[in-house]
Amino acid sequence: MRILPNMDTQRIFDAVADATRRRILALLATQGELCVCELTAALDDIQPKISRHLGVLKDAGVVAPRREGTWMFYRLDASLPPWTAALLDTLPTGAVPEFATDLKRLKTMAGRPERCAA
Amino acid sequence: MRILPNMDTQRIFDAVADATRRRILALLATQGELCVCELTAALDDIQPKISRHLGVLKDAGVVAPRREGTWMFYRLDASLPPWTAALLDTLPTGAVPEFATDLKRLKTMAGRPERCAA
DNA sequence: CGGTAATATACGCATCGCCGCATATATGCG
DNA sequence: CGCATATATGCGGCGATGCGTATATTACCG
Repeated sequence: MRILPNMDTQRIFDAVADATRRRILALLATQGELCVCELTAALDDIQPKISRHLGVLKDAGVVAPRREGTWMFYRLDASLPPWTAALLDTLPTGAVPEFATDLKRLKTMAGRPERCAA
Repeated sequence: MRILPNMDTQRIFDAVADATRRRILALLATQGELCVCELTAALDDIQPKISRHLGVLKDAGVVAPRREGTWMFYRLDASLPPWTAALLDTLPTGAVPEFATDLKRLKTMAGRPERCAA
């Protein structure tokens, strides 16, 4: 059987249904690319949890990984349906109450890895 | 304990996490006000299912009911947070694949109730 | 090759949400 | 009051999902 366009839709809404994933997406939408340890610090949560949520987002096609040494950088997937742009834009601007705090923790994080390639 | 603004956020995302509810919201966002039997016909589904989803939306503060005789009309709640507007706009325009079909079934529905008050 | 830092996954558990079916409630009418 | 239409709800079952802890993988470095 074929993959219905429905699937994509459902997966994207499942992705944003979780509060932790919304916080991650709000950061990725504004910061462009972040690694697991940065997100762990920003959300002030444990690493396995962040990693598992990133796995969900990756499987849903919402984010894309990029390896750089030991670090795994994640960014929003470039091939998301057009209508998702509006959704993602709303996250930092009202739909994610913790955004300001998360961003602050990210900025003040110690030992943040430097990117090589973009 | 107080009700965090978080709660509203989560409830709204829970509301749109379900495909059936997205179809309902897409219709309400474009048609303004519909009763249970109209939505049942439009989505081509069984009444208890539609009714329960409307109950969820009502409890979440996403829709508001209005009684008119035997009919219960539902509309989008007027006091939704501002950022939800963008979300609701995206539903008919891409995020709800069944929208065109649902709307067609609504338009061709027989014995559609006439509204008295708006 | 040993060690370390970063990330991913396995496991068990608990909870939650949706569904279908049956039934209850409510309103209007004669 | 009794019936018909419209809507809401109770219930059991079931699959999905999130969590914490512990452990496995992967890459770099000396």
